[in-house]
Amino acid sequence: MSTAYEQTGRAHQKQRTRMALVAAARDLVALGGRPPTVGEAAEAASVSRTTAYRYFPTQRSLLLAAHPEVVATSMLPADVGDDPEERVAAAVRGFMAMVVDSEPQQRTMLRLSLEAGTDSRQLPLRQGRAIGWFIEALEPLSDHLGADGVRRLAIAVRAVSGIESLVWLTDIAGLTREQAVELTVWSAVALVRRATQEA
Amino acid sequence: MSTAYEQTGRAHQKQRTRMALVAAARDLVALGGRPPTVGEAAEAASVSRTTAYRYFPTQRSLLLAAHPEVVATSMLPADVGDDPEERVAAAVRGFMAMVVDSEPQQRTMLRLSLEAGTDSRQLPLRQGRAIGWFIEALEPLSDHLGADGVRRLAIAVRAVSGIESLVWLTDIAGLTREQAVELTVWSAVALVRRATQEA
DNA sequence: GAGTACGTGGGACATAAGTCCCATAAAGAA
DNA sequence: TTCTTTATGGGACTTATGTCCCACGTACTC
Repeated sequence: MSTAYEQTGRAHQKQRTRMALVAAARDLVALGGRPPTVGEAAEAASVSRTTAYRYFPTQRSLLLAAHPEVVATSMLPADVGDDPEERVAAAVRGFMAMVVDSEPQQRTMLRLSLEAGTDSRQLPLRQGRAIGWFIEALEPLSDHLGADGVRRLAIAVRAVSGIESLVWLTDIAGLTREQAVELTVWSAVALVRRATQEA
Repeated sequence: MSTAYEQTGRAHQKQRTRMALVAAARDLVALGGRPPTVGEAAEAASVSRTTAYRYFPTQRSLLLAAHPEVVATSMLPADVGDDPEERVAAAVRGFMAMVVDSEPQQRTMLRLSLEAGTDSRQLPLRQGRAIGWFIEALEPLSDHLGADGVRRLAIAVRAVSGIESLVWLTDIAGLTREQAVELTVWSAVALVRRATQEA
């Protein structure tokens, strides 16, 4: 049933229209608090609302497409050493800095990922590359823990950081952003320490 | 500006109406995936939609009021010992069991808490008593860490557990619910271990 | 018992998501 | 040029949120 609308005939024109919509939505999201309506994004892209719905069947899908991609391929500074705890601390700090920096968008994405409901089709949402960063930071431990152990630990590290932790630590626990980041780093290091001591 | 609508004159009648609305909303939430519309909740409560909006100015506020209260005052089994790690593991396990048990409601609450936007922060949302449970579990450490240290550690433990972690570990990392709970317990114990070793 | 305050119901209205149908104009082919 | 394909635009329609106004009837008061 689902050849994507853009993948058939007159591809260039459609790609331009799609890009215009995504760019407009991205600008509007970055601009302010409330996510833009489909109509607003369409108007900003000089496209009719009907056409916008042809490309993105839901507001959700449009906002997901408008989510800025993070380009960094590594979170580690160049001069980081071989100490796993130090490397993870740096990676978590970098990751959290990115999260804090784009907090409104991150919150929007988290909200969208929760609106999926349990039933419907779920769009490739929020697949983070954070795990990759943490696996890289944990590379010196791969002999000790093995690939599976490293991956498991990276998952655990990601679970204590990210926008979800930031939201809870600031909104509910009442921490400042700086305190939240520091607590996250402290927790991540604790995980690494336990993993190394057990191996 | 805001004396709650129910706090003036004819209080009993209003309380009954309010309770009927909350009960109806609660039942509908527990029933199935999609949160009920205000109209549905009003109809189920045999009340007009207009009246429903008089009591709860937004769907959000109605759903928040319908959030089932957790009655447990402790997450610790009666025969738990004095070992902090064991106590925290039990508390986290109990907490996560509760979260898994009411996962749809927890997800709805998390989503609602994110819809607040940056402009208007109202409604006391999602104040958890998890911290209290974890503080209780950490009580044997209060000499070592002090009250502030215990609270800080309890916050850290809460940050690695709860619905936010469950959502990420299952939806994104692809873990089963059981794996997610075990990883959470493992992480919580790691935090306790680091805290005790540092004190 | 009469008068008034107030909780409630009904309906209209605005905005937004999402769907559907039909008209239009431009691209590509004959 | 002429014909056909097709991306787009316009507008109607449905459902839901949230607001507003007015009428009705019951509860409380004098």
